[in-house]
Amino acid sequence: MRDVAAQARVSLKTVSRVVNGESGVSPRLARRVLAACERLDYRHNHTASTLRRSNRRSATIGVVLEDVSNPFSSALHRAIEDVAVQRGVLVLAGSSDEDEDRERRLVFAFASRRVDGLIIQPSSHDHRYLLTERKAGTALVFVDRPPASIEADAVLTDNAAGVRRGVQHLVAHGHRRIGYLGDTHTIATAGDRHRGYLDGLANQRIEADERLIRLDLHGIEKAEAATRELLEQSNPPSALLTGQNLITIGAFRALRRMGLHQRIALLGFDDILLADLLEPGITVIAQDPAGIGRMAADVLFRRLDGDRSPAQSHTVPTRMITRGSGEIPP
Amino acid sequence: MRDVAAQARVSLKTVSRVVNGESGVSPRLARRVLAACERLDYRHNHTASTLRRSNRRSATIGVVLEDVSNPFSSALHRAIEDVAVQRGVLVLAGSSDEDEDRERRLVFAFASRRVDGLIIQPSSHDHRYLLTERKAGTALVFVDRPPASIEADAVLTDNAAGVRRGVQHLVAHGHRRIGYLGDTHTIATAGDRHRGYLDGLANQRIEADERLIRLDLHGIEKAEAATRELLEQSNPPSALLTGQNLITIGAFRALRRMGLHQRIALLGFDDILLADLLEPGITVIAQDPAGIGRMAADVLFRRLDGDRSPAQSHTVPTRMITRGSGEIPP
DNA sequence: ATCGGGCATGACAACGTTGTCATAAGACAA
DNA sequence: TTGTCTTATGACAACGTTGTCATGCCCGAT
Repeated sequence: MRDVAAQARVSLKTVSRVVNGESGVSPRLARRVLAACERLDYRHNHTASTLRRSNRRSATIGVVLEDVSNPFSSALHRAIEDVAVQRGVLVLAGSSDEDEDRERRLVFAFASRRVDGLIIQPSSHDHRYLLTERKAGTALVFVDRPPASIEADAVLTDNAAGVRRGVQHLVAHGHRRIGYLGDTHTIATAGDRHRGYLDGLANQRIEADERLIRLDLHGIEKAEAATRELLEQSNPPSALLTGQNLITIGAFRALRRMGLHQRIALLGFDDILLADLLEPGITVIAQDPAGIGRMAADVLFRRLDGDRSPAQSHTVPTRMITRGSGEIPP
Repeated sequence: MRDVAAQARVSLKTVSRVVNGESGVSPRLARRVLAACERLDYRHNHTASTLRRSNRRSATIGVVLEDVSNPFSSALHRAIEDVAVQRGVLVLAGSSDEDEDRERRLVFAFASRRVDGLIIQPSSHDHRYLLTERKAGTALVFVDRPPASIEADAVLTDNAAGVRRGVQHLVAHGHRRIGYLGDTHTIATAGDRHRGYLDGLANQRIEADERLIRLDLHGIEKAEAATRELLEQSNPPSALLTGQNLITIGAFRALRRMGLHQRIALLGFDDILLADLLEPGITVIAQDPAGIGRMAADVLFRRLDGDRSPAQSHTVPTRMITRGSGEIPP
């Protein structure tokens, strides 16, 4: 910048005015400055500018996801990016891998880069460590799972309602013995979905049967094995409700291997790519990751724009997509 | 930092020494400083530090992907992140959407944040605009597609070899009439794969038949329609080779709708999630996005560590995964 | 001719750090 | 005691910007 000022024979401040498009510079000088920028390949240093500017904004936000490469998280990421670019804001992204410690390390690394805001898909179970950051002015929004031990904005899928709706759907197709396969119970969403299943049964005046429920199934293999067990017992379920992506895949694989995929109804929570190409197509209760991400970013930027209203939890509805597997009669 | 210094009754410089773990501070003072940091919730400002430090490193890199939410790109992203975290480096990620202009805007935004390096999955066809950044010391690595009009490190899939191998596989299963469905020809990788197909046929002494080739198919729908056309003509192919993810899906969908999925062989380039659950499972030539990302990050950091050797293009091999569809006889 | 007001421009300090160098205090040898 | 060397600490400037305020100029009104 000093070189540009020298080359254009103006002061530093005038260069600053030109590169920031401030008014009050004569066109003649502005042209000279721009020409010098061009000749010297000048690049504005946004970080130095942030340091000095009064609003102190880095125009960068941090996003902590479970895994940037998993379809749900990366859809969130993309939706957040789309809102951010419109404001000229860049996105730092990181994967926590469901690990509290990684989550915290990422947050601290982001904070030391002075991000304006954080969007967190949380893995940890106590978010009080974030109070300091928020006191420092960092906006904070949780996605997919609620914050623990602190009040903060959150954007969540209505898990329980979605699963209740799924139960209702299966019952409407004649099922009374509906098995449930759920993820690790320490994951908040898994708990919500399990509760939705129980409530859904209660709504339909069906008594829950412990023998039809398997929890803490993390990953395809465990789900596949559990499905097999459920179906091999006496008086097996006529329908299965699976509480997560990979569990649905595991269950489908088990059904296929057992030759039961056209006989046992399957309804999965969370959509699966290519689910419509399978035989039968898999009926799912789809979440809306793009909708969640968009709303989370909207809330974040509203906070950055000065919204001081009390923290709020927003809910994004699910959508049932019927493709065949959920409509198999008992 | 000033407050911490005051509270601990030491100079700014001593605080700096303590928070950076420099030697030469008496344990007594160090304790006092740390206590003050704790009490005042001091957070080191990494950006201000970058401005002043002599190495001028931001410990941040920028990654320009086609779309952070597409499976291939996000697998790249994750692999890059894994290498970066080990060095305490954070990743700014953005989506270019196959748009030259967005790519450039992202690069400039990253550059103005003074990233140490850039990893680019390019959409544009002239990368001379990056010369300025590189002259400024930014490391530069291309992934998935080669740089255009400049010399730079690149990490690429061996597309042509992969497709040649695919042709050979189909021929080995008795096919002579092999159709090819390819993506937009302006995409460098699409061109390479098309060339691999032609070379593969030549290797097997099979004459290419224009009527079996459809190019510029972008997206599932176009691929589905083109597949239908190919198969409805007289003397149709007995096998299809598809040059991209979505094209494979489109082709499979067409085959299914026509009831030909158990009769026409299908071999896709690039793996598909759940391909093993379809009937038949889809045989693919799988790329290794994680391997590409890891290598790209390795190359980038080697450059940042001072490697001044000439720019080099690295090749990551493909892997054939046989699942049934590619082994259907004519 | 004088004055007041608006406009273009620049000088200077400051943002939160760290590199450089100076200095004070203590250790040790002569 | 003096002198030299080592170690801990601090003063100060600088990194690349921008906010604040001062200055000088020109214009029109008196």
